[in-house]
Amino acid sequence: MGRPPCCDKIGVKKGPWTPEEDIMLVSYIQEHGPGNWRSVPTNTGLLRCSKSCRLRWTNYLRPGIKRGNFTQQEEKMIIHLQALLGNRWAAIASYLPQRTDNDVKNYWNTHLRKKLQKGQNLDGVSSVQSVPKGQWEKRLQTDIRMAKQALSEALSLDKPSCSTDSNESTYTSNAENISWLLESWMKPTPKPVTASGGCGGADHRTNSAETVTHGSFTNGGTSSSDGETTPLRQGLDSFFSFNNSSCHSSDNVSHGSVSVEEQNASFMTPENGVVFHDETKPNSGDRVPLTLIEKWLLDDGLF
DNA sequence: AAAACATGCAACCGCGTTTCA
DNA sequence: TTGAAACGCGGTTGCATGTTT
Repeated sequence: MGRPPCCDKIGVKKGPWTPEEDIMLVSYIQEHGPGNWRSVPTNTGLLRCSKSCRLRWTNYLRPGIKRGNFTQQEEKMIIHLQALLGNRWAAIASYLPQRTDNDVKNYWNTHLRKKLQKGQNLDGVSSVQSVPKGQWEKRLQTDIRMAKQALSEALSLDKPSCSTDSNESTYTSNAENISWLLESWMKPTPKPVTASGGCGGADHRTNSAETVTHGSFTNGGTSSSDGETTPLRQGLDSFFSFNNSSCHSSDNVSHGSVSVEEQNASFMTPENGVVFHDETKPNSGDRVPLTLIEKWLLDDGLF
């Protein structure tokens, strides 16, 4: 019989998301919270399959995502974790707050793998390659054993201690995306997107966080690149940048109206009380306690 | 200036796992 | 307990952009 398609292939739109679609999706999730993706297309009128909606949300629209500009430290983390965990991008990404697995995977494939293939050391800091091979393998085995053990002990207390540097001024993209979307959305008559200029499907990169600047389809003021911010954006930025310093640990405040429980923290915009759930780092079950990794990295002098 | 090639990344696909009736 | 549906993940593709010739 086989697995039926996740959604009706007929009439399902593919390809880059338009700003309008983003807005529809975000506004729906604002109301209902993420989850139950199957019902999203029908309830929103989006001509997308549920998978596509989920992906769009988790990789781009979700609050708390940082895009581009991987720091050296993040690079090293990825390299080490990849050595330890293999291509388990979701697990690796779970150690990099604000990064998605897709992002980590892409970064690995496009940058890090090549670097390592070239035997290029990462800016002189000890990296995987810098450890003599035998020693490294030995160590890897030990670490894997430790990781497995730690795994089996199943970690509930693995609240990530902000391991990434938090000076990220580059925390731009998502807050901007969302804030812009919200801004438009909250207006009685959302500014019609200049589809052709903005995206119109022609250049899907305009959807990407960096370029999104949403200036392309927005009303000037909220452009991300110029550093100018609207009050709303400022609020959201500061709000969404929650975990730059705290790793969203303190956000675990219970927001009564939230129906999606989970361990994830929630967000509420100051303006409208809308609740977002921080799915940034779903608690992956196979997560090694961060302290282990930290210790390891510390051993390597990475910190 | 234009064509060819390389690069980066958003999005899709298929399959494994989890959840739920 | 079981099977179907939903979800999540990793691999891969397609295309826009950047760089080189």
